[in-house]
Amino acid sequence: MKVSREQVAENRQKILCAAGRMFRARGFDSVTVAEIMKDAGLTHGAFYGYFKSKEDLIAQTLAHALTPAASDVDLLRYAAKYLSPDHRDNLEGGCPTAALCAEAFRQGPEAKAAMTEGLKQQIERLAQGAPGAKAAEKRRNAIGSWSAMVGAMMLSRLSDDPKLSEEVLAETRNWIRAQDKNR
Amino acid sequence: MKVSREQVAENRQKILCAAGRMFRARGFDSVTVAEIMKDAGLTHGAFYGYFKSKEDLIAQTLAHALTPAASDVDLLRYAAKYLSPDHRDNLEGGCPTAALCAEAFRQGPEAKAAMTEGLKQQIERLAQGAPGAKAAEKRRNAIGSWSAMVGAMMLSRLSDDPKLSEEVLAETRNWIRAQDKNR
DNA sequence: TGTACATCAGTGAACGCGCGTTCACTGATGTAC
DNA sequence: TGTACATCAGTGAACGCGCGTTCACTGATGTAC
Repeated sequence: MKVSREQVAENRQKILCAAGRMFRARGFDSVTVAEIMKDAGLTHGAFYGYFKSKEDLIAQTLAHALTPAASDVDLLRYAAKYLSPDHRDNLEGGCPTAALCAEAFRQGPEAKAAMTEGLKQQIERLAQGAPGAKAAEKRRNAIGSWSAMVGAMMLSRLSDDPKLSEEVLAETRNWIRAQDKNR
Repeated sequence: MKVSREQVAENRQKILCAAGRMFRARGFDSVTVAEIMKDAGLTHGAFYGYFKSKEDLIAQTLAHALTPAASDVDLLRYAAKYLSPDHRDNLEGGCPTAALCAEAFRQGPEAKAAMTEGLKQQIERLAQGAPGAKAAEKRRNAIGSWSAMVGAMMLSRLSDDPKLSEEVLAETRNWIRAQDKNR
């Protein structure tokens, strides 16, 4: 049965949000179109009214999930929150880059384009609140810190040893802070 | 037809190497058991004489690929080589952690255990050649630098903009070097 | 050392399941009068 | 404003393909005498 235009827009958001959560938690391949649609409150047949293919959904989900929320953040405060055990354990609500980048760079060109755009925005955003006298220095700090944050999050997640996992988070936090102090 | 014991041992290595290369290049899910066996010069039926399942192969391939080659490396020299465009473009021969960690942490417990063991060894190895007066400082530098290296490699790979990709590599290299100088 | 036989690595056809995708149909929406 | 009809979002059965896994069979290996 046909539904109202507002309902259609709402359903689209629901699908993108469900896909965002499930992809982050379980990766692109192991989540099925039918599961996503069920989570969004629809049946799988309706999917192709919204998206051209699963690949299309992946690209659009990435673009949707990577649109930044708040702006002007302090880099060190951001890093402290990012590199927390809470964030590590919150796969489905956490950073899409850390959850999906290894799979994303093997996806189609649209998905890569969305990731690239997200990366650009994130670097610019972090550079605003980064330490450093000149703009180039701020940008370098943003890039280095962001690499360390994403890397540390992934390493801490793959460790089955909780102590090592915490150590990676804590020492990377300290390391980024030390970098800052020395300037 | 039966083959000799040496042939069996050799075939096993061939399968593990082929799997290592193909998994790094294309991820776990999109590589099929049949493809790996073909690359190793066998047919898919022989697979289950060597491994219990595809999941088993994944865990053993990770353990195989993560056994470190050389020891006592200088951290800065290592970082310079690691963060090069050559390494970025050499997915199938490059670092297994950067290529597979996002997928690995969603795999079974054996795969995670192999990754954790590899991470421990890598941190200890890098700590030996890391700057710092005390052991704790060396270890912190190893962890922070390794996080930054892995993160930067993944970010540079997902960028479809070559300039941004090079910038991430170069600036993370500079950032790690700056961290060193300030001690 | 040579022969006879048991073992077992490898082959390739076949199975079964799950997933992406399609499609004929339904019935609520929204437009035209 | 009310009614009649065209539109089209959603449903659920069905399709087809690919992949992991199994299995009966083959024939070289390696052991026992």
